[in-house]
Amino acid sequence: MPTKTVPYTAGQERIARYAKALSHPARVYILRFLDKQCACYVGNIVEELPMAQSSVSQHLKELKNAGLIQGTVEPPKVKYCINRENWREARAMFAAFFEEG
Amino acid sequence: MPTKTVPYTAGQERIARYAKALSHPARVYILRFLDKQCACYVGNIVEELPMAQSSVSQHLKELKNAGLIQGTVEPPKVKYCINRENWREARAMFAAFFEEG
DNA sequence: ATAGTTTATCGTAAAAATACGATTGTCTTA
DNA sequence: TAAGACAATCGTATTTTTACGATAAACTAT
Repeated sequence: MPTKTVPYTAGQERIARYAKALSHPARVYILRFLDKQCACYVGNIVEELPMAQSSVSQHLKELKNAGLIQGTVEPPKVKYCINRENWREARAMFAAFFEEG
Repeated sequence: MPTKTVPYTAGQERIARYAKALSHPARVYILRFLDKQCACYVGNIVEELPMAQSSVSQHLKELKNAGLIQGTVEPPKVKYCINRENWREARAMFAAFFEEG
């Protein structure tokens, strides 16, 4: 009698969520860029990427929703940086996922 | 004069690819399951997951395409296991990604 | 007030992901 | 040869993702 009711663990849902945030090259690029620069304005990111400003904005939104970045308004600009707390958590989760045998 | 022609690095494309494989809880579950069991048949996985056999097969295909698992036919079954070489590469890439400042 | 700068959001179109049932192909066993 | 077991594939429907241009919102500077 198969279970078939198994939902996933909270940890599995969480790592899938972080993985989804990293599942597009543009978002990997943005995270890497922010990690290097420590922080920067949206315009700097738009300059780097081969896509429209609105598309970049959408990617930033997803990264923010995943908890990996955070933005602060500095009129008339917005500065983004890595959310270090969740960054550490993501690192730990991926490390644990690949380590455990 | 913004570049705008920047494609992503091979490493960025690669990590995005691995992340995409991990971006669904069912696939995280499958990988974790295979990592624990060392190897098992498709039927064992289907038993565990709350979805149709055809859907599980689809997820297995994606994991295989991403290079994270491999299957061997043992009539009338198919046994899957982690592709350790790429598993190690993925671990290294995620570790490097989150480590570098 | 007006004009300019910066970024988010809206509306939309096209593509990809997800899930299902049904079918097919392969191999065993009766 | 026929029947059964297993897993992949097909066809399809629904949802989500991705991208764009246009517009709106927030603030500065003139």
